Amino acid sequence: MLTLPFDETAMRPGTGTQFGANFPLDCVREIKVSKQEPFLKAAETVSISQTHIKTTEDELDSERDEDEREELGQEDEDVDGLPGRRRGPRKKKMTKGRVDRVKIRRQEANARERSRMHGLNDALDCLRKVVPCYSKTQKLSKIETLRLAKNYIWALSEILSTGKRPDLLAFVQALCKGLSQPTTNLVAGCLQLNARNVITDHNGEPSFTGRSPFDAMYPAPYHSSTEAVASSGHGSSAMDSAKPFRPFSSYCSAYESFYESTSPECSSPQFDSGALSPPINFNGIFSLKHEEPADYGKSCHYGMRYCAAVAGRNSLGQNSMSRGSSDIRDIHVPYDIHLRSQFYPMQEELNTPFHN
DNA sequence: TAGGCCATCTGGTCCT
DNA sequence: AGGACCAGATGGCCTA
Repeated sequence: MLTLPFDETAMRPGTGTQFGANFPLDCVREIKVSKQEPFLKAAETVSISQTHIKTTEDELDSERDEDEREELGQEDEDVDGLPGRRRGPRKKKMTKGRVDRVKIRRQEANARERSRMHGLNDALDCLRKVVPCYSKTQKLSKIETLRLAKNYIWALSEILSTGKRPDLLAFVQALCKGLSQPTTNLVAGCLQLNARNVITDHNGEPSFTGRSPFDAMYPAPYHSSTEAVASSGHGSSAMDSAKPFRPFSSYCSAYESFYESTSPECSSPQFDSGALSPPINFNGIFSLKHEEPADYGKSCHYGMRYCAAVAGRNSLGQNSMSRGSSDIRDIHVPYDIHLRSQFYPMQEELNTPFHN
């Protein structure tokens, strides 16, 4: 086994430290350039030692040839004692030059592997930022990020395919499906849901263990709707026991403003007014972002498109998701709308209560 | 202290 | 031949 006894510290940008401390992780594209830094440094080291080795190699070339000639001579004699006959691939003797070259190639491969894994992690970071629960301080693990992303995609697909207003608890349960309990708690906490209501059972399936927070979540107008009652499966008589659930004021209003908007032309003008902030932003329905990447629009344009789609949906103003017009094929989705500049201030304001 | 998570190294395999 | 990708091994860090 080969080890890296020489100059290894220079080759390890992140040994014992978190990767990426020296360059932004805002988006994959930028990272694609900037993340090369440590790799380049490493590569520099490699290339420096490589140039050194190059000369050494040049010097060693003649030596190598001599070695190989030597090997040939040796091996030719070794095979069955019959000079000139060989079986199978010729095994080259590990001369000093070859050992050095192998070491260099191993170092380069290690650097490439690090860079590759960094790219993977950066992509994962991007993913963390577009799934519903994002916290810089409490990062989701890789596996949980992937699971949550899968659940999120599934949940959004359900919303799109059914065209119905999602029951929040069901939505959160869908998000938490298969997640670990800590992550479930985190997601529930982020959404200000009582985590006990989205406890997953031993199979990782979210199980309903308590009263739906629906009653506590939705204000009076919606609270009495049959849909709410039907979807929650519980009457409003339990309001008194809703103490464990936080009031949901900001989230609820945001949720309501999105689903209950009745303004027929409430797309961007509504946002311009600043009176209402869109509850769904480029980051997803329940975005909890702490910060936004400098050029999020570039790296995460899919989310932006989703946002635009939502704006388009909202612009219909009749709340097709909750009012029975479930044929979303009829909805014109202005994919090219860019409301980003209008979103941010209010979006941040909206998300403030969810920051953790 | 055990367990989870992570970064890194490493050798193997596949592809160009 | 060399790079990308993958999975196993290992050690460090953190938390319950």
